[in-house]
Amino acid sequence: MATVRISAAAAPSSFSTLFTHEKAGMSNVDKEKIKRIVYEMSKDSAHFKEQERRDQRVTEHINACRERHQRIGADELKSHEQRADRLLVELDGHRNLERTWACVDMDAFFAACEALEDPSLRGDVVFAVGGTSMISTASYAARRYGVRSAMPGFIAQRLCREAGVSLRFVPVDFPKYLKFAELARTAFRLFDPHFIAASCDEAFLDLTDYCAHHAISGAEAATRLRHQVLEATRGLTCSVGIASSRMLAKIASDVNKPNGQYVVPAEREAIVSFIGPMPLRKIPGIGRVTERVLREVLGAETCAELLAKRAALCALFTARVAREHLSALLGIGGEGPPPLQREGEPSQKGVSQERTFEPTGAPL
DNA sequence: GCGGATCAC
DNA sequence: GATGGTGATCCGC
Repeated sequence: MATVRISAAAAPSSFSTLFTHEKAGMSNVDKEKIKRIVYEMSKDSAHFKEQERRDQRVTEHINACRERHQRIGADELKSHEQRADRLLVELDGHRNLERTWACVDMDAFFAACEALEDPSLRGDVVFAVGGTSMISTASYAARRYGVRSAMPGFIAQRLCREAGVSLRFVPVDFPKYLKFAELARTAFRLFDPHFIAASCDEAFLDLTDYCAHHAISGAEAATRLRHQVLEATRGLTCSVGIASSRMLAKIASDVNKPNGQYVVPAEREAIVSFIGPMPLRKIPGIGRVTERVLREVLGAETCAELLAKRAALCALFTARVAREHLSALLGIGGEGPPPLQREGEPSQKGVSQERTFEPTGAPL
């Protein structure tokens, strides 16, 4: 058999795209087995080879960054550090802890909608919304076997069969999801009539006025909100993050997913210790590529680690990007009114288009 | 401006 | 047998 040409350096990054991330609740043996099956079924495909080419280009970019990084002199680094520190002081000085934001994220949205309308899908049924070529959303039961959003269905099918279970496919039915999204939104309006619909299954609510008016905490509001969503949709659960900024609320909404909530107290210390240990990928604007750059050039995996490398960060990125990242590392971003149109107001461009997939990351 | 890359969903 | 679709933004040219 012909050997597959994968350099030692390229393999791990390719693997990172192969749905092998975040599998809480699975043993290492399971994870390894899933990784192996996905790899074996993928490695000869055109898609995989294209992915490899992309990874290779990123690797070259990283090597260029590394060279630049190594050429930075001590005095140059020092001046970048001073610039970073001035910026950090300025950003921290403008920290705004006044608003209470919620990020609401529906749990396994498409799958949950299907289960709600089809009793035979309820309980611990291993199924996926989508088909044998592509999966949109996996039921939580299916996720236990490694099935993920944006995974080819035939691979998902194999993963389940290897575990001795069969995977049921349910076709995508967008009108159905829009109907439930609208029901959930009737609940959102009770808390913030101007809520921001980020997508079909995700929204930001400014709970400040609601909390003040009812004299309740953000945590209590989140509990009520989850209850109202459950009621309005007659059965859909969501996860809620509460914080003083939309960025933090979004990250927090993932902490106790599914059907949970998490509050980041509106205090500087609490925010900094919340964000510090977060993997950089959690920061909006840091995607697959930037994550690799930061890890492979600066050796930073978490927010706190990148903060320690702030000088190099400023040296390698444009001022605008560096500022954005530094801001995020302090837990700052999305405190004020959003730049986008809010629900209920006339919008010049239609609100965000439909999406085919849910985010892929939700752990069990 | 335009095209390519990146990101989000 | 088979591996998404679209818009937005930024950057370098």
